[in-house]
Amino acid sequence: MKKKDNEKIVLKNSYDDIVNVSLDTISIGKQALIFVSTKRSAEKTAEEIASKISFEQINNKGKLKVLSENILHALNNPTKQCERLSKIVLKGIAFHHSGLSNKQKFLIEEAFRKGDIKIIVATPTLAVGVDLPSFRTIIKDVKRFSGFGMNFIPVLEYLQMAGRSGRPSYDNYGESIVLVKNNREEIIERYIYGSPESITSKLAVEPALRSHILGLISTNIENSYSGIIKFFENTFYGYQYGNKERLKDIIDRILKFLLDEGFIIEENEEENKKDAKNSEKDSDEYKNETDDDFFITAKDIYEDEKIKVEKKYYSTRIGERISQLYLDPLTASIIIKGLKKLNEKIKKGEQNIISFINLLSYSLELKPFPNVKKKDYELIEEFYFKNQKYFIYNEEDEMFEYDYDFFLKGIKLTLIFLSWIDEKDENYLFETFDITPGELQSKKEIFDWLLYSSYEISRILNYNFYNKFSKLRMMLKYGVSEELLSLVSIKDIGRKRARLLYNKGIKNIHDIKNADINVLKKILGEKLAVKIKKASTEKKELEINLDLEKKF
DNA sequence: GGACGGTGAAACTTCAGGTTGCCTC
DNA sequence: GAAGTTTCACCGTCC
Repeated sequence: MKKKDNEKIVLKNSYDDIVNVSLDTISIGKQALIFVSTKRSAEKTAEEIASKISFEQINNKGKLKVLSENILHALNNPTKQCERLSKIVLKGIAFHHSGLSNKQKFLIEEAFRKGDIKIIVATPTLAVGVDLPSFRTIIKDVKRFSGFGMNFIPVLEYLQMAGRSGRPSYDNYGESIVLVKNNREEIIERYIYGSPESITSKLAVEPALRSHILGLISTNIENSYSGIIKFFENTFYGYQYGNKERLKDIIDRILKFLLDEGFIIEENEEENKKDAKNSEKDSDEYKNETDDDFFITAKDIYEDEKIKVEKKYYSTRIGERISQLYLDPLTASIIIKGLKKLNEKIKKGEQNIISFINLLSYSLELKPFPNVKKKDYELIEEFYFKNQKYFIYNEEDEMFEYDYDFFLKGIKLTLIFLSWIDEKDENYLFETFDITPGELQSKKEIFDWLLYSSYEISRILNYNFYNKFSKLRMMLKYGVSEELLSLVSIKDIGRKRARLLYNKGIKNIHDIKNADINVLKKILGEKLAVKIKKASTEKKELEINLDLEKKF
């Protein structure tokens, strides 16, 4: 490429420049990554580029057709998003963002690596760490919405994106192109000549510090107060914080929180317990002590006083488990309070499956929460008012005092999970709640972890309903209601086949065992029927005690 | 005259991402 | 703040 040509591309000021640069990149036999600021824009831009490429000009049609098919059928039922992506992939163009399923993301990255896909239009998903044969990075937006209007993206992020191109394993050099409408000089100054922002320690975020302090204590790496302080003083966080007193204040606050919640205990308490046990023995020993010995003991007491100032901490059983589960202690504390509420509801007979889901729907681990859009209001509020008594959290809760939107977001999540285990079609979920396959997948994974954590916490706290959480996990995993759990435990039976069988009166493993093979063949087809019959006889009993008889 | 379709301006809506965290058959 | 989508008024065409 001659320098002149490059400048011509960079200086053009119309939206079509994206298309122009992309086509130019393809024509010189190279590949490009285009970064935009929103998912919607990624899809639209990719389609725009693809529309200017004729399928006839493409020489690897065969490979792209296969790829396109794979992308279309990456999910059980292709969504509109799948259709859009599979269509443009035929032209060697793709979009890439968090809304795609993992499989689709993987397929696209692989195809780009092999050179079949020429252009990927991405949100910052691809900005960090990937090693792809991209010759050009084209940045369409240097500003991004951040709650308070549009802000410039950090220089660090610009550098990360630019750094995706000209990877040593593929090229000798790469090009980074920023498309600007105005403020050209300002952008050059900021990103080309500007220096990157300084790096800040991630430990400075309190959830992280909370987890790490509990972790240090529960693994007995540091138990003494001074040891904990010293540990953090020696981290990059401590170095950056500088102000030791302030660091101490924060650690004090967190220790107090962990103590108040019963996740750790102070040594004094521990010692007192030991003292109580040993008191009898000790008093016997005292009888034989000489005056001298007594004097030494007094000195010891003085030493003890010193140790008391140097407090020591130990984790409780629940604290240790929380740390092992990698739960933010604050989340754990919220879960514990929620469990208490749930227990009261159960006593009053005001619980159902909604209560169990709602209990966890506000966990910060689920961030970012799905947006509640205008059209959602009616559906969400109706659902809430209809089932109000089953909710663990209601609108008067102080948690929502200044944030009604947060309240609605949690209900929306509750409703999404409920619909999923109510066997609603995936496409129904995507369209009704405006979520993407990728988002649903990641929310399900996190929720599964939270359910397991709740199972563990409620078991330790002796709540007799703890098994319900593992049951709910299975329901969430397969997207089925309670009645299908026995059936889906057999390999090759998912939510759809289970429902087919159930509706024909075959309701569990035993029914399959006893069923006439011809009946099964009619429902599932010949091969599958044989396979499943065999699996049902080999399967002992449902291993996990799911309380299948007891309903929520 | 009314139905229909095309066009463009105005109004409205919405906005990135993910490291690992647990257990088990 | 701005891109993308939806809505709506307006106009021309056709039957």
